[in-house]
Formats: sequence, structure tokens, C-alpha cells
Amino acid sequence: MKKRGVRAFMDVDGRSLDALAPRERILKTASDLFYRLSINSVGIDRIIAESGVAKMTFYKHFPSKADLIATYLRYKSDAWFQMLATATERAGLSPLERVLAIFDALDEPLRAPSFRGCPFVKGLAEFGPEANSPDVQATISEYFKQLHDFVASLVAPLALNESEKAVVQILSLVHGSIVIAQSTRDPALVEANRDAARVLLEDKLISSSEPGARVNVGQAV
Amino acid sequence: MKKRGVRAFMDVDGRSLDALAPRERILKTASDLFYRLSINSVGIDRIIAESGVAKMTFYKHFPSKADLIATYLRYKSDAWFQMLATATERAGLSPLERVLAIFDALDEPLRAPSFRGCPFVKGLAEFGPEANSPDVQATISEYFKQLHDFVASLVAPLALNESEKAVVQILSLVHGSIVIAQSTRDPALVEANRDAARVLLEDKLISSSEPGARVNVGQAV
DNA sequence: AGCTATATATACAGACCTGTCTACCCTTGC
DNA sequence: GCAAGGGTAGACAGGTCTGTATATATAGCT
Repeated sequence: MKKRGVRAFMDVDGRSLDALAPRERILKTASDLFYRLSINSVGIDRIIAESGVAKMTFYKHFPSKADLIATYLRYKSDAWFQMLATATERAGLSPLERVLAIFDALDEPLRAPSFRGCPFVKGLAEFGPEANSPDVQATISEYFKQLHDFVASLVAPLALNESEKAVVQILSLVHGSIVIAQSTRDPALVEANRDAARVLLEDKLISSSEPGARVNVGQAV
Repeated sequence: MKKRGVRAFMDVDGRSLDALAPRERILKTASDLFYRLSINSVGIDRIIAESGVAKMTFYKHFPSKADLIATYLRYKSDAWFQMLATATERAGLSPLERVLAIFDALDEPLRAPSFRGCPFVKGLAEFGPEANSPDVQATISEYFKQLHDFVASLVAPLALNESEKAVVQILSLVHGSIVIAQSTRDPALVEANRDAARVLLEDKLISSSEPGARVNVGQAV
């Protein structure tokens, strides 16, 4: 028995490429508008108009706006973790440098004029705990959990005194950078927080009994 | 020539108290709803209904919704800086402790179940640079500037090596704490970031030429 | 009592929102 | 040639939004 809708070229998902094109057009357009202007202030009609797609086509690919929002957030999340992975998995980096590479990866995007903050913090602002959009909320929660686990996985090899505390501190510096970058376009911001991360991690590298009384370990970076 | 609308009791602004009551009722209700649910998702009608006020009364006190939003943000800002001032100006604190007192002040609010993040970060998510609400945007910008200056004024007396860098780091830790507190209710979060701040500041207290090669200064806290 | 200022209740205009429906077009496979 | 799947175009229903207008009630001051 034949598959329905078989075309000349198929991607790995079994979706035909010419069906994929409009879907991607919609997602890209929505992503841009949602990120620039906020989610609630951008209507379906505008996304349809700017992506040059018919309304029926939109609702064929995305059953509801909430569906599109969740897809948008997953799209942003994937791109972001992709970037983090490439930056931190580069060859020749010491375990400490891998953690600090997060900040190196942050530097350029946060300088970009198109930078508008963290899509998930923004998402949480519009779809908080009392909102009624389980899909969207779950996607956001998952992002924060993933980021925590990612940082934890980079910190673990350092075998620090207080590993979890270090993870929280790094996470705070990362999110802090992102927030501050929105209000103050300080070119030294990310470097300052990279330094902060280094100092905090080195503080916990010492296996001495008294963290706080430190000496220069003089290795790495 | 008599003043119009003179009543038995007047406040310092010359506004009669019974006229003040409904205005405050509106503001309190709006503040609660905006903070809990986001600004754009709460309509005037709901604020009116829940504050038990007529629509005309609302528009008498607030010419537009944007006006109410800006007032809400100023209200939140005032309360927040008030709290920060009380916490950091307590008698008997060393200059270093005054900076760290910011985190002591953060601890309790961030644990509260009603905590929903920073009103200004949330505000920026809904009224970013491309929005068309100059009043709201100006109020948000001013908040970030004020917070920066506030931290700078606490850091200045420490006469650090790199004062501005320290300010940025402290600000990042503060905003990071606020963001992380929304996603991860980690009871150790604020303490971890207070520690981070202490380590970072002590790192710069040394007037040695090489920050990074540090010894325990053993004073304060 | 009467005047004034303020609050209430409610209807309404005009815009925008999401999601559905109908009708047509165009390409591809047989 | 032709059926069918997927796209386009646009109207429309039902709801919500901000802001305005109308008509009425209440409380204080002279």
C-alpha cells in the first residue's frame, strides 16, 4: 500500500519539502516577531501577512497559536543549546575553560543590536504560573531545567568543593548578563562576568578546608 | 478667591482623601493583576470590576491604560528602592556589608510563593524597544539606571581596584538571582550569590597589582 | 435647600483577536 | 485528461479590548 502525499524529495521526517517550506516561513516570521515585539502583542493575522501564507495553511501546520508559541520556544532553545554545545565542546579546552566558554559564546549575541533578551524569561513574563497555556509553560520550564543541567554537566568535571553552589552562581551570572545587556549596552559586561565566573570557580578549586582563604592556583586560562 | 473642592481633610498633595481612596484601590488591584498575570493580558474591565470602581472613575484618575502601567511601575520601583534603602542603611554595617545587605534583602521576597520575578524585566518583555509606549519604556529605563547608580553608590566607598566591573558583577548576580528564583525554588540560591558577591568584592579589595593572586583579608562579615 | 464634585451603572463605538468556512487555483501522478 | 492534495484569498462569527457617552446617585458645603 502506498504512502499518501509521496513527492520527489523527502526529508528524514517523511515530510515533503514543499510542505516544509511554508511551515518554516511561518516559524521564522513568528520567531522574529515574537522575539522583537513580545508574543501577546503579535496576532496571527500579522504573522500570516508577513510570512505570505494563507490563513488555512497556517492552521494546517499549527493547530493553534499556543502550538506555534511552543514551537517557537523549542526552536529558540534548540538554536541556543546548539550554540552552547559548539562553544564548549571545542577541542583543547580545559574543564575550567569549558565553563568560561559559555561567556565567550554570550559575548557576540549580547552585543548584537537585534538582541532583545532571553526568550524564556520573556516567555515567563507573559505565560507565568497563573496563565492557562500548559504547553507553553512546560516548554519554558524544560528550558530552565536543561540549562541548569547543561551548566552542571560542565561544572561536574571540575570536582569542586561546592559544586551545586557553583552551578547556581554561574547560572545567575549568565542570566544576569542577559538581563543587564538589555538595559545597559556595556561592552565590558560579559567580560566582567566571565572574570567573575573564573574567580568563583577558582575559589572552589582549592581543596583547602577554608574557602575564602585562597592562593593563586596559577593553572588554566 | 476660594479653592475648588475644599474638604475637611487634605493630604500634602492637596488631594482630598476620599478622592484618594478609589485611586489607590485601582492602583493596588492593577498592581496585583499586572504582576501576577502580565500587563497585556489584564484588561481595564477586569481591573475595574475587581477594584469595585466605575469605568468613568477609572478614566478620571488614569487618562489611559499606559498611564496606569507607568504608575504601577513607579509604585513597584518606589517600594523596592525603599526596601533596599532600609536594608543597606542599617546602622553598624561596614561598607562591604552594605553591599551584601542587598542579598539579605532579596532572600525573603524571592522565597515568597507570590514572587513572580522582576516587574521591570517583565515590563521590558512586553514593552521593549519597538513598542509604542514612551511613558512605560522611560519608566523601565529609569529603573535600571537607578538600580545601577544605587549599587554604584554602595560599591564606591570600598575604593576597589575595578569599581565599575564590580558594580556590573553585583548587578548581574542580583538580576540573576531574581530570574533563577522564578524557575528554580532553590533555598540556597540567594546565599550562594551573596557568597559570590563577597568573594568578588574581596578579590578587588586587595590593592595588590595582580588580582587573582589573593590572600584572605580576614575582615568584615 | 440647593449647588457642586465625585462616584456609579451601563450602553456603545470601533478596533482587533482567534479560529472556521467557502471557493478557487495550481501542480503532480497516473 | 483528470483527480487530489496542498496552497491562496477573503469573508465571517464570536469574543475581547480601549475609550467615550449618558443618565443617575451621593455626600459635603453654604
